Amino acid sequence: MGSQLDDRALKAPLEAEAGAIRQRNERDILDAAERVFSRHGYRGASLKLIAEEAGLPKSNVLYYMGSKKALYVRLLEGVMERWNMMLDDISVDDDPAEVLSAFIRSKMEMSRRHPEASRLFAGEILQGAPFLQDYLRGELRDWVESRAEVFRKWAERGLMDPVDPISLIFLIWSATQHYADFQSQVAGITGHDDFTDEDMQRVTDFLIQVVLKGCGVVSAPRG
Amino acid sequence: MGSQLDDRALKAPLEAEAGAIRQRNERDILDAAERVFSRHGYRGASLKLIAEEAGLPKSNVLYYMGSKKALYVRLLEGVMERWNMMLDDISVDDDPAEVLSAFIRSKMEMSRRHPEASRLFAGEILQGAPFLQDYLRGELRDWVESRAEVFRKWAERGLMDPVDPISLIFLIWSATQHYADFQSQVAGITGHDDFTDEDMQRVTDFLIQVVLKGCGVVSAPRG
DNA sequence: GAAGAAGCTGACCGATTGGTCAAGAATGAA
DNA sequence: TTCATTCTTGACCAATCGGTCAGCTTCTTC
Repeated sequence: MGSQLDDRALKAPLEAEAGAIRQRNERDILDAAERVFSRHGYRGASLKLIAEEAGLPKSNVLYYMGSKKALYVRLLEGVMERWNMMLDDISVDDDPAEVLSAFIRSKMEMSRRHPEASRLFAGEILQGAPFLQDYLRGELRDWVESRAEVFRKWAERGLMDPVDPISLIFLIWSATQHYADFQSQVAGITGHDDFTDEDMQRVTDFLIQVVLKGCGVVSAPRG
Repeated sequence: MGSQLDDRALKAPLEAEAGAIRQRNERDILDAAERVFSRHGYRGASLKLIAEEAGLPKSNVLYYMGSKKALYVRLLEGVMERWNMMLDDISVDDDPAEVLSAFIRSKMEMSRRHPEASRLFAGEILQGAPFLQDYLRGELRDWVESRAEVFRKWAERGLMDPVDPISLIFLIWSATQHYADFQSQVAGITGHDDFTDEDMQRVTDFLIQVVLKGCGVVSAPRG
């Protein structure tokens, strides 16, 4: 298994904008594939199952996606695109409490609304990130480092404790994604098979409170 | 795929204590299987690979373990046994700061020393816990609930903030297991391919500080 | 409506999967 | 030494895997 995300060799026939039929079928396939891959992992997922889930013959899936690997990579690319849209334009002059609260809220909403995408990503990382290694060591690393720099400056200005910013980011990632990736564990232990929006809101408030207070963030957010 | 952990139908020929040969070979197979299953997931792992990793022919693996499923279940059982030995005898009269610190330290050490076991468990949960559902809704749920009761009483006595205890347990679980389950992500972003003991100690101290302060735990631990 | 492009799919392929089995080799208690 | 138990393993099996392909139908465009 290669370790690159840009395997242009295997590709669907068309590149850019395509006909309505193609657009609809590709959407159906990608939706089905996200569910199946997130539930069974890369090797555990079979094209037959994806095809059945999408309501199409297996050959049709391969017609549009080229190969299993290409389908998986395309899914990952889609997930990563929408991964870190938030927190993209923060600056030293922003309010730490507001920014951190919004970050936690945004990640929790992600876990709530796109648990399959989160689990797809988690499965890829769990297996050693065979396809995402370059992304982790490049793009994502830079993203984290630049945010960490802002956190450090906030600490210098006395707006929060001088905690290690990268550990803080990992803490927020893990605590929020937990509710998507370990959904079955959370459901089993709480007994709430249907983790409601109110449940999620309670957890969000808890995390915001503990993280802000735990890092000594001073001012309170507006809301 | 069934959802029970007690499938006594498939079983290795012998039950209890066994000869030296059997003991050594089973150990080799279980060690190899833990590595392979944690790296590739249940369906992604093949008996051929496990056998090669153990240095035995495939037939021999099946002779000792009966089937792939039985081998996997036996591994999971072993992991769960050693899962929550800690925090087992806490009482309302213990010092919250000490107990929570020890809990975090213990879980971080688990991530450090048995990352494959952690990833094996994570993979099982990620895929909906097909084999562990009963365990989650039974044993583990009771364990969590009884610990939560102690946390609540600490809050009543004013020793910590009245935070939701179950959310707190999830927070500690996720934050600590992150360094085993998402090891490849942590390595990619920090650049430390070899996350040293000192790195781990720094993170442990960070988590203890943030969690204790964030939950308003009053007294400080001895150490 | 002609013609080329795009969409569709059943039949088929070699490789790999988990699992069986029979026959022989090593072991250990009497 | 005997002999039953345990251990070992290559050959083999049906099922499933991802992927190819030829030939068909349906669309689009002029």
